[in-house]
Amino acid sequence: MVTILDVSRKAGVSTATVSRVLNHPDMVDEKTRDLVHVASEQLGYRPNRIARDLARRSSQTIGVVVNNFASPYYGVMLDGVDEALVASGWNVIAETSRETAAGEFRAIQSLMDRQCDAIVVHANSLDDAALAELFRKNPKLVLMNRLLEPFQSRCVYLDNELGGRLAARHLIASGHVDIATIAGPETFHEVRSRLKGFAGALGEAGLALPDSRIVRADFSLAGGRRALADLIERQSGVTAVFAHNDEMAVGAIEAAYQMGLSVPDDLSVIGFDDMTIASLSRPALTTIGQPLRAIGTACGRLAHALSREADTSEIRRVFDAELIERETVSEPRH
Amino acid sequence: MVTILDVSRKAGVSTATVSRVLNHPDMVDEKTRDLVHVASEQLGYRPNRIARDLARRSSQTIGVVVNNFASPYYGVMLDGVDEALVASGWNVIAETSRETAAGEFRAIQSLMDRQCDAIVVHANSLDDAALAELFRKNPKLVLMNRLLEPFQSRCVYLDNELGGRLAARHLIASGHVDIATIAGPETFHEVRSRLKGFAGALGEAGLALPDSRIVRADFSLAGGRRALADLIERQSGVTAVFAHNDEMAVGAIEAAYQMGLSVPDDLSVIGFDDMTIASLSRPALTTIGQPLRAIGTACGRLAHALSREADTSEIRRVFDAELIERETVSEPRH
DNA sequence: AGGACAAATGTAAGCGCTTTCATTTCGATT
DNA sequence: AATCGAAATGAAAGCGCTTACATTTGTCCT
Repeated sequence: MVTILDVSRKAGVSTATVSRVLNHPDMVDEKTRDLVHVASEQLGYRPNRIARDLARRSSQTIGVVVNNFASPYYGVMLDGVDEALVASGWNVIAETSRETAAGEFRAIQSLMDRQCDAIVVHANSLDDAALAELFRKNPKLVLMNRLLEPFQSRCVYLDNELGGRLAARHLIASGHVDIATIAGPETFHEVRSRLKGFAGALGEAGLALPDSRIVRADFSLAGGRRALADLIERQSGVTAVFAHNDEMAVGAIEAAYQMGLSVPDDLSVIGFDDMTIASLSRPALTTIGQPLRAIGTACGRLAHALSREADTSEIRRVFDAELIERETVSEPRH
Repeated sequence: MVTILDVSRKAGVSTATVSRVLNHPDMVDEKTRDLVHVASEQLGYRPNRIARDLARRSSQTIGVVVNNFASPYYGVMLDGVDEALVASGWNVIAETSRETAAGEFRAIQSLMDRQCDAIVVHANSLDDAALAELFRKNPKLVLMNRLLEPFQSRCVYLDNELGGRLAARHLIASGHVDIATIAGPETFHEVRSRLKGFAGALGEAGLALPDSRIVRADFSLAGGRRALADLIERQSGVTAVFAHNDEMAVGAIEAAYQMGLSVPDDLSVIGFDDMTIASLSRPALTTIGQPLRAIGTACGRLAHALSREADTSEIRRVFDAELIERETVSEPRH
């Protein structure tokens, strides 16, 4: 391995000078600068980043923890973070939590051990208390797509209540009255918010959302299928369903077909997330979109600012959900 | 920051001893071991990984370069690599190339600068010559899902020819004779292999694949749509189409519908990859599956072995494509 | 010519660890 | 009790950089 010492010898200068032409070129005379460039070129010198980071006590990298890499949900946000940082020459390194609280904790620790200058974490297994503890201890943590009240300034998230409200209003505007929802697990804060907004908007329209019209599933296709079957069996008369993600919505549509119901004629369905599946399934799914990439870049920018102790006031924290109309909602038959 | 020195002082031992209890616990007496554990516990000591890596001249991490994070195609492979390494305590750090040759080069360099012990790269912009150059210089490089002849032992890839053959045989077995293909860009080696296998199998059945029945598209949905429209316009009589990925296949199906053709009754379609979209689109797409996760884990294991100069002979390099029958292929009408 | 000041460079300490080598400690053996 | 070898520990060098500080060189005045 060719080191800075080799270059300095070949160029006939001190290592300090070599280091300077790399990091503060304006501090050194043009002639010696050329000398160094030539030498380092000839030797094929590449600075050892580990050594540099140790000496600088900063790594110029942002860590990111996500549940997994396979789901585009995280992938898009990751790409967003990356996009926000690539221009500044900073790097992002990502680690997966494998969807457990222990994993989330471990990943954060590992990223801290690596001396990341800031860390963006998507956590939905760790509870508020544990998360708050971590955020208190480490001021360079950013929470991705989740709100942790006491550390609001370090959270970037979707307005899930708005999302729920939009879904409800669209269904109401289309003339529906008998409305149900396939919600995600109660442990997810997003789920609680979406439900709140949804129920709220129904209430404003004089419509109730009794517990019997809230059915839980696990965000999977199969879960959506089961949920809809349950719902139709128990609650006849339902003409519209709001599912908390697109997969469950598609599952619900499949189940509806199997039960002889046609979508949207007999049953309107609205999803959440606007992942690729929403635009590709047939009929194309009406859904609530969330700007995942933008959320990612905001996290990246926030983390970057935090790590340099720069001003963060200009960075957007709350993003709006948006109704994406496609083909699965229509007026109810009667 | 609490360092190893702090711990050593608190425990009343030397830093060497603290280091030993962390890395070679059996070398130190049980009593002093406890002493150190208690001290490091009380101080909340966390070893600085950067410093450790510098001293060890090894980072115990594998770098991975992929086109982007957003596509599950790469995400699944990444997850595979991660899965292969997590058990051994090694980490993976990933970087994106942003789909350019320059980006691929830059990402590899960056990962090398970070002293990754081995690097797994998915490259489809860099050409064979450039890649060979890199592989010659760096013996710790592994090529993911691509074959580079002179460095076969460091490549893990799908048998794309087999994939093409399977597609052709399935179509032939279903009774088709007028067969066309929507291929990816010629620059992709996968594309060339798939085409080779496809044409070969047709040939064996006495069927030809004239250039007029090969249409190129860019792996996108829209590209698939356009390609099919072209094809039908120019080549009447085609009853079956093999698309080089699922997105183009779905695009083709959409275009077919728009032209009043029904799938599979008027036109059979077979895709490639078996991504989520294949199972979710309606009608569900018949396709050629590739074991992306397994390919990823094989890359991870190979990289790990390479970095330790361990035996790699047991690691699988070539993976078989597999026919996944769903609903878009049937016998031709006549 | 001499001095003051800025610009350019070098010296060396230090970042937080690991590891070699030397030293000490401790049973076991005579 | 003396001796020996193995086990446990410590001292210190070193990993490849950066940077504070000291030194040298060059420029411009008077």
